[in-house]
Amino acid sequence: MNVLEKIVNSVNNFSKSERKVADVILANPQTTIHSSIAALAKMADVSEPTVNRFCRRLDTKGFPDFKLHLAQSLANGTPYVNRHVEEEDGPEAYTAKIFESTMAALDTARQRVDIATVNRAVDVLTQAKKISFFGLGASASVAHDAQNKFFRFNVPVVCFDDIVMQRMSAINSAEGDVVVCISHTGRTKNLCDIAAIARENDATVIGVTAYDSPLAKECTLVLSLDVPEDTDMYMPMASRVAQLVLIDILATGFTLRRGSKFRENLKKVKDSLRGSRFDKKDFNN
Amino acid sequence: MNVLEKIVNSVNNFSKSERKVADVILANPQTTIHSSIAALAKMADVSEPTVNRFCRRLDTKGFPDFKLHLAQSLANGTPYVNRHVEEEDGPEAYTAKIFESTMAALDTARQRVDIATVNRAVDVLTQAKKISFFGLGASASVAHDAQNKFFRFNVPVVCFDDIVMQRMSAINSAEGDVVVCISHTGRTKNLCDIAAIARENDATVIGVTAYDSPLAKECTLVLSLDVPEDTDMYMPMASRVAQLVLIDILATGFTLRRGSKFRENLKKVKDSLRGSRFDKKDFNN
DNA sequence: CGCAATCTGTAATTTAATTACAAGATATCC
DNA sequence: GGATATCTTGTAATTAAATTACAGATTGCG
Repeated sequence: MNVLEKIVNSVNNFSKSERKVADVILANPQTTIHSSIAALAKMADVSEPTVNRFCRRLDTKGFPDFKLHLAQSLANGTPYVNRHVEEEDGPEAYTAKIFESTMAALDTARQRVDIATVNRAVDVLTQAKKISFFGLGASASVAHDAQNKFFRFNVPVVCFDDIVMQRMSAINSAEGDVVVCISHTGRTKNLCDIAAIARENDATVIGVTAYDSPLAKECTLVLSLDVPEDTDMYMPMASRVAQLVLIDILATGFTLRRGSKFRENLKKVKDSLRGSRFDKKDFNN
Repeated sequence: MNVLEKIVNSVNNFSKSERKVADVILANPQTTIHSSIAALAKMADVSEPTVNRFCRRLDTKGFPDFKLHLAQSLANGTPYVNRHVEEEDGPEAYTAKIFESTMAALDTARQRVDIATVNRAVDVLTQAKKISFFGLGASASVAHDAQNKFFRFNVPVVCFDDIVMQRMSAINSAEGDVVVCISHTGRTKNLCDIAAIARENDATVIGVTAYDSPLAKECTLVLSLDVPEDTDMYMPMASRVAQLVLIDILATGFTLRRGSKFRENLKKVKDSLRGSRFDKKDFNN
């Protein structure tokens, strides 16, 4: 846990003097990291050993170590404490908060994603006869995105956001086919059905979903992200971004696995778009 | 600039001993921040003052200050140096790199996005009679996502990824309608046409696209992100994530503007999903 | 009210970092 | 090619910072 959060959370366990220290640090954290223990003690109007004890209480080795932790908490991109959007936030505030909480979510996702499973998923995908991406609601756009990416690999890939089409597609799947089911909660009934049907028909089912969810139970392979979602907003945000990045990772793993020769294909696809675009040079002139 | 990048960039300006220090730090930066100057000097096989001089050359006040900067560079979310995916990268490496470069892109986007324009876009959206989201290719999934978000607001919202439908929709637009055109490059001809048509029909056109692009010229309001895209991969990655976050921001601004009463609606929409899902409690038992 | 436990500050000690200076290496110019 | 100038590097001394040990003060509880 972030040192700053830690300070806020354990404010009740502090003694009177320690709280003085906490207040000063929270008020100007940026200044703190460039202060000596003497300067900070003076600011908080306490003695130097008190500051030292304060640092130790926060499970740091001492004042210099504490400053290190604090510096990391304050580093760019790292969300400070309480980055939830508040009613009274102006555009500046909520823009910063959303960017920061999204970045924080990605960082969490990075730490939690199981590399071995990612690797196996790439394995499976590279050997697939056909790849299907299924998602509903917010996850549908992730599925679309995945299709857009894998489509470039010259592999048969489909994507449906319609349960009837998904069902028909799942029933028609066969051994060697890979079905990727995307759902943040993993509790969407229809999608669980799809996964079950696909597996009954010998397809490999990869779930981009919460570990230990009903959907996860139906999958051959589960890619869990476990991003804490700010449910206050009633809209999936961070989770879906994390899913997209995961898709990016799978796609990247795919291209790397296929080797350099294969990457020529990507260039071809990219070049094919040229006709539909304004030329960069033409426009600049 | 990040201290780590700085070290890498100025590696040529270092003397022999300083380079030894640089190598040791780059090899185990995490260890460095918990070492004393003596320990680091020993690891690099140089004297303590050399380490100190090294720190000063990097525009830090001294060794402790340098460690602070290093700690911040290493803090979560901050991309390290050279985060491009390489041919020989294993799953561990490319997973980390993609997460990190995405986070870096978001950080750049956060710094570059113009808050005033965001605010005006929110203004326009809250007053819209109808909102349309148009995107092609990779941006189509962003448009879908936007539809999914704004749909919850009980506002007429459409989304087309088909140029014919987009065209028809644009022609039918009228004053008070808002058209959001999404394109990373802003050079997709068809989408420029759509923007032009919509404006001719008095719709307000918001462009989520590159500043100074042909598409931007056709828009009433341009939300530029200017995320540096790693074009080596021939696939849009970071840019699209940034676009999504921007949509999140617009949606958030929208709900905040509409006030707390309005937010009840969101809860309703969310609750309506319950029937289609496995209950959390049921499953846990 | 008094004892015990906890908190807090002073002063001494230890540790770490920096400075000053001298020796060595390298480059440059005649 | 050698001598001087400049830059680099290390040793030792100095200074600054942080930590420890201890004693006084405060608070809580019987």
